[in-house]
Amino acid sequence: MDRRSAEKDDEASAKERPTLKTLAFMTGLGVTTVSRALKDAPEIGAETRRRVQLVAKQIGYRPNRAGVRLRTGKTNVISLVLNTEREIMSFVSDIIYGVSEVIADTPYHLIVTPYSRSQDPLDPIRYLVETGSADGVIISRTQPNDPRARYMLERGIPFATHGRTDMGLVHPYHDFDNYAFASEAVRHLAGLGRRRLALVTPPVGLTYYDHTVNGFADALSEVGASEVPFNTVSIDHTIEQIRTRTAQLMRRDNRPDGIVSCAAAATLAVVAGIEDAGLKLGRDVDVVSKQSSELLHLFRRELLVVNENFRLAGSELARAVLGWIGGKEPGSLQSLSTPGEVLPYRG
Amino acid sequence: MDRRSAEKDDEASAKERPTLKTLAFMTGLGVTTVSRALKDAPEIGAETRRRVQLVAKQIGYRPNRAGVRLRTGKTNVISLVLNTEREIMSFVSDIIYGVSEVIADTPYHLIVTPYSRSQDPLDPIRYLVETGSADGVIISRTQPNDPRARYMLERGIPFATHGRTDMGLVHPYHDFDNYAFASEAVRHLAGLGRRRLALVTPPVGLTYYDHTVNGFADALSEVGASEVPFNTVSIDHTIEQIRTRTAQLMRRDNRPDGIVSCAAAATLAVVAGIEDAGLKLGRDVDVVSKQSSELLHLFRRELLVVNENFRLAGSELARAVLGWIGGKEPGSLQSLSTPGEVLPYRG
DNA sequence: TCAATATACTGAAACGTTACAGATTGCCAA
DNA sequence: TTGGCAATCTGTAACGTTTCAGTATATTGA
Repeated sequence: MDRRSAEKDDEASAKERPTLKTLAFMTGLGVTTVSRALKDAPEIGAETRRRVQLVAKQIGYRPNRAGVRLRTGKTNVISLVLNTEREIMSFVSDIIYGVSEVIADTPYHLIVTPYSRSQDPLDPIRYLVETGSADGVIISRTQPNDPRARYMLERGIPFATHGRTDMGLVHPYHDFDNYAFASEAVRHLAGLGRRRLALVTPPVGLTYYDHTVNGFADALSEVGASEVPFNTVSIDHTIEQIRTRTAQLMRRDNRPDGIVSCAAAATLAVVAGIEDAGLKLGRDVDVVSKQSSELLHLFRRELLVVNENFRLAGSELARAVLGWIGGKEPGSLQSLSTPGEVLPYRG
Repeated sequence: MDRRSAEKDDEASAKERPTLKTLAFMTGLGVTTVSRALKDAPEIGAETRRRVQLVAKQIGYRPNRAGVRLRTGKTNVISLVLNTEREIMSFVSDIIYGVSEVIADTPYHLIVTPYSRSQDPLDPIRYLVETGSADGVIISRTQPNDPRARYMLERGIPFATHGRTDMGLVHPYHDFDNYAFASEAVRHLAGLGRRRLALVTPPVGLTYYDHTVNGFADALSEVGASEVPFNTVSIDHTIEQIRTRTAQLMRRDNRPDGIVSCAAAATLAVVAGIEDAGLKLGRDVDVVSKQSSELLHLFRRELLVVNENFRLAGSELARAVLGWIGGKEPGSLQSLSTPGEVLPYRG
């Protein structure tokens, strides 16, 4: 009846992982037919298609990734590129979970590609592209003129950036509106009667540094407050550095009476510095801080916070890369997250 | 002279990624020879070996992972399996960096395999093993009788657990000595004159819950202090739950005058609860807490802390898995990290 | 009736690698 | 001289998949 004979690899098929060959043997079809039936190719009969898919489901067939990858070049991998020293801690875990959520019901795997302070940030990108290790890449710590984005754009590899660029090139991104955050923070402090404000900036060189500084400056002149320069620190500095320099700042004559901080960990240090200088939060100075986990209010109830959702960022970034891989227009895969209002302590 | 002719794929070799075939063509050798020369096989002449390796380095040859994987089954992948809801935040980022450090100069990639609360923790493991997606696996949230460890042991796939098991089976692990932590914490509190102690436990069911509880209990009887039961919370509970229940606890007549907490985030909530009840840290009650980043002292200077290094854990776990993959004895790949002393606030 | 065409299927080749089973050479002992 | 053997090297097949170029059968148009 069946002209095909049991082949040596399929005899012991009880234990081995099923392949297209196994399916072909079981259905009495050719591997080509099976392959096409599984991906709903048009030239396969409706009944055959159903039959193959049924058998495949029954025996738990899963395509061999190495086979697909070797043949097609498709890796089914998304790479998240992270700086091992400077990334915000909660950012790492939240963004990973955000990405995971989105790729959970796709064939994609998430690989984490780290690079260290000493390396050129372009190194890991070059590696990924040259070795064809991923179908899509997510990068953070985005710069206005970002060589990584330019490089990937040139090679045509889909990617998404956490944060925007400013190169006149269009690519997917997700960003938090830090201009809005900084300006709202200033307005809120002004509403509390604060007039001399300082800013604990994002890392110099990153795009959102510019956004933040601009939002801060614009709102300052809008409300008629003045800036107390505090350029000696950014949220990339160590806790100790931020703490001691904040204390120095707060001991000066023209110390600020309001501070805007761009990261929760930095805010802890800022508050410690304020108190080192013998001042009291909420009385001598108010602080507005971004946070990604809802912990700052436990720290000092006087703190004013704005929440940034990194998990959402992860999801959006994953959606963006997958969209690009899927053929959507890069320009349609950009999203901006609007900060909620400045939240005082509740209950 | 050379009997091999330029083949169609190698003519435009300027742009394409070099393969063994490219190297074979350039050196005038067969692909087999090239393959073996690159991996220092004994039957290759010393000069040939050097020549091949030189050319390979020059043109930046990198073995195609899909090719290797398809042929040998070796994935060069380590998978880190994480619970997307319950993992400690800093744990995720630190352990990833720890693992990264170790695998940086190996051919291994790190893939993150998440699973959610609703899933059977065995699901992701089954997936990894059935699809042969990784050469080694790292799991956390280890239980005394852990089905995942048993499963992988049965299938013979190398893995390492963060935390020990208690099944009479031997496998690589890295663990923090939570017995020592809890007992040291109790002794320290007793040294401060605290007599009625409560414990904010690890998640029930995990091995280190047992270790912690035992260390706590043993030290209690050693120093002659008593336990104030606080079984309504663990560090897996939400911040809000811990906070309100701590407040309830602290309003009772026989409230504790010392608390041991196993995670920094929980400690924030505990302190908030203490203060909700109108009590003062350091006066009415002392708290010893584990922490993985050095931030708790900024929170309240009265807090007593013990540091746990998750980055180290990541490195150790990676070393353990790689060791097992490399043929070392699983029993020789176990490590225990001893807690440092309880640290009071320093300037 | 015959050719043209659509439908449903198929084998062979290729992706890059490694393992197997030789093949060629030179050297030495007999 | 010859047989044996070590030292080097080589071609082929296979891993599991998709694509290319078909083949066989039924259906249609004239």
